Amino acid sequence: MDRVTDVFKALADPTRRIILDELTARDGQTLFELCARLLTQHGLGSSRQAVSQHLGLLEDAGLVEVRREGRCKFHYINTDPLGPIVQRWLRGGDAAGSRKETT
Amino acid sequence: MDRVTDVFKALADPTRRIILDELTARDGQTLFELCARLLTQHGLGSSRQAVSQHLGLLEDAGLVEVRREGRCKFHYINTDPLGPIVQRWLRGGDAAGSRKETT
DNA sequence: TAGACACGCAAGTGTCCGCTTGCCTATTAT
DNA sequence: ATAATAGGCAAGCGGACACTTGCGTGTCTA
Repeated sequence: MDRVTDVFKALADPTRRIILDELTARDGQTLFELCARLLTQHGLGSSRQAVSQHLGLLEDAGLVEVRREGRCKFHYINTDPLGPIVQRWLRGGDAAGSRKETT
Repeated sequence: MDRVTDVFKALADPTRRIILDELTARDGQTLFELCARLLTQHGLGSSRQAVSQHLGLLEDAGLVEVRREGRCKFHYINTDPLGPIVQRWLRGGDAAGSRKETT
């Protein structure tokens, strides 16, 4: 329902932030590739299912997009949702009062 | 502790985001003032203790600062932690646009 | 076709979150 | 002093979250 909540909840987990770091360093990775690089580059021993669920949340939040090709699934970072959510409080003034519903 | 996690977890709750909206519209409110305006301006019937705990988390995250005066406690928004947090994945500092041209 | 490979689904588990409830301290007013 | 005001502390509860476990589906390869 609430996309803003989904974005912040997705970013609230350190593992998911590192996943976004990895996709920033190398976009279009598969699930196994991400698992391997989380272990070798960041010392995270997260299981395949755990990483898969993290990617599902990131996808629901719109921060990761997916391209299927055969039995493989490539993940791409999408930073579009990050822009407006923080500037909500940066330009102090009418950000809260005039808006209808930006919960 | 991880300050970045605290900031995102604080922003992951809709009530806390509305509290920041309220402080953006009118800085330096007390606890009761916030409770009243959450109800009248946003239709939120959160209890005093609930809002107090929200303010505690926002304070731990560094998003709200406090000034005590007698028996009153005034809350001020602090947007300093918001800047570097999101630009972590925005390469080249393109905070606004960045349409996806992934084909 | 058999089997390895990449991934999905769903139930179970331990922990954290948001909120309530009850009682407390400190400051101000009558 | 008494009462009202403004806020704090801590235990408890229902639900959400992160992760595991086990099995199932579709795809490529030998």
